[in-house]
Amino acid sequence: MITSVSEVRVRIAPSPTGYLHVGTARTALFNWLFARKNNGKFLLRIEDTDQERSKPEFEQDIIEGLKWLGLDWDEPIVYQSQRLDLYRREAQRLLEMGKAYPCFCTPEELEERRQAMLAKGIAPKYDRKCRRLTQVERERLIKEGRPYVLRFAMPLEGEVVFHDIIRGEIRFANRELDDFVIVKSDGFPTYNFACVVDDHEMGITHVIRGEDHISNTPRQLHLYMALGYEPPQFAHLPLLLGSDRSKLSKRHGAVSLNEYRKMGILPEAMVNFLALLGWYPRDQQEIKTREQLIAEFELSDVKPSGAIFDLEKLLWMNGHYIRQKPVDELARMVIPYFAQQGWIHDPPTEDEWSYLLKVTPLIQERMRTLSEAVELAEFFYREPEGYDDKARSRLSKDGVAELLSELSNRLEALIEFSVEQVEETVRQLAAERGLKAAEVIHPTRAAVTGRMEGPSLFHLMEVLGKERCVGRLRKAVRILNSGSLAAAEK
RNA sequence: GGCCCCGUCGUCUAGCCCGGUUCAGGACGCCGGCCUCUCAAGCCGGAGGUCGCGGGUUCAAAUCCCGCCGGGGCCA
Repeated sequence: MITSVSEVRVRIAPSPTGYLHVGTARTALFNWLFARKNNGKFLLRIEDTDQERSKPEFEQDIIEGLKWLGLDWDEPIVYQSQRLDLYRREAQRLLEMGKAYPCFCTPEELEERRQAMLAKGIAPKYDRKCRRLTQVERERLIKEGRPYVLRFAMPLEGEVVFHDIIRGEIRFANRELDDFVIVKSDGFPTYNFACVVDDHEMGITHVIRGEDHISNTPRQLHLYMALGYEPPQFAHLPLLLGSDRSKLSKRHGAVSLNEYRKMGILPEAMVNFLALLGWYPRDQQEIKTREQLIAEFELSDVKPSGAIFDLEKLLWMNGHYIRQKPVDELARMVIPYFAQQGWIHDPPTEDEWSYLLKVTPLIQERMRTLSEAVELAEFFYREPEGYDDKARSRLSKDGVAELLSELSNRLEALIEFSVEQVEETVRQLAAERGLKAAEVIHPTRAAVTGRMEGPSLFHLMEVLGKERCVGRLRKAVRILNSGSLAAAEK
């Protein structure tokens, strides 16, 4: 329980060795929610000590992704690569206290002994050879210029116990832990070491991270104790899983947040969806605003079992948020997608914008993502290339050519090409011919849009305008009369 | 292989701590109906879980205890 009077401080600590993963985004979200809920601070630390794999573009992606989600951090970003002195100083302290020691074993030697242990069926751990070196021997080897790493001198007996906010008590026997490396031969700290030093130095009170870090926790706890730091509380979030229940990765589909952004997922939908992966509101109401999420979030209510990332549900939720959008706002969001098709400019001209404002409400309730707008709005911007299967079969019925021809004439004669006038004309024609309105509407839709599903016919025709509607109807008539419908496949 | 975590409808989950009020509730998806010019949206309804398995405790267990199995993670 959080009874401490000190301020809550949490952090997200991604390494810029890849694009922002949705799992990292979820971890960031939970940290952020926890911080906001408790009036604490949410911090960002970039773990860029891996010189080889860290890339500025990944760092950019991470920063932009977090901003996009609205997960704002409260203090300047901390870069591990800029605090090497700090790690060196703390490592030196451990060395002087005898809680760390230099190890001169070469990778080859280590590998050889590991194989030997494996062959004997023993769990392969460092055999602590260099821990038994005398001070004199160590100094001699260092003076010889032999490369070495620094290892933590793990207690040989006893156990570490910690209380995980989500899982309760977790314990590890010290004998299972080995003398792990804290400083590599190039002088860079290892993950576990830098993480502990930083979390302490940054005043982190709660470490909220993925379940895959549980086995790092006992090592880190030993570091806290050895360095004389007060350990934070831990909460290990359930992993995000793919459909086969293994850790979510590229082979399961899109995993970087950016892919979802490009797809046209709204940040509020992503936040809402991610919040529900492992946590559930007490009132069982799933659609929540950011403010509600903050108010209702409870770390201790997080479920410990892994959660499959269900794209279908995300799409549903995104559709929900899209439908909530004011039309002009949605229209604005769709601009880049249409511009990419070459349909409009970005920013759009005045005419393009007013047309877009008429198109948008007609596709709004059918969209699940912004990118789907392209498919849904295509016939508003381009003459249908042909007709899909259903449309062709509807057009091929007897009398359709004559019917559409007559309709096109009557529509052409309209002074005011409005929803009401068009509807009136269509129904009138149907009535005169003793047809049901649908029998005129369906082929008309096929001729005008090339398909059988879409927005209300009369509304869509008004937006399209007289000229285009009449033109498309007559084109269909020509195709039907020339008997080339079969070739007009989409 | 060692250690650790997890196990309620296909999926996200409520309920489990404080055993009975639950012939296990909600959401996504699926199926059907209504609406309707189609699709969608919306509304209404339905199918779907022997609560991983086995034993025990108890008048009573998804809920407590023990064992097992399965899945996953980390280290290798």
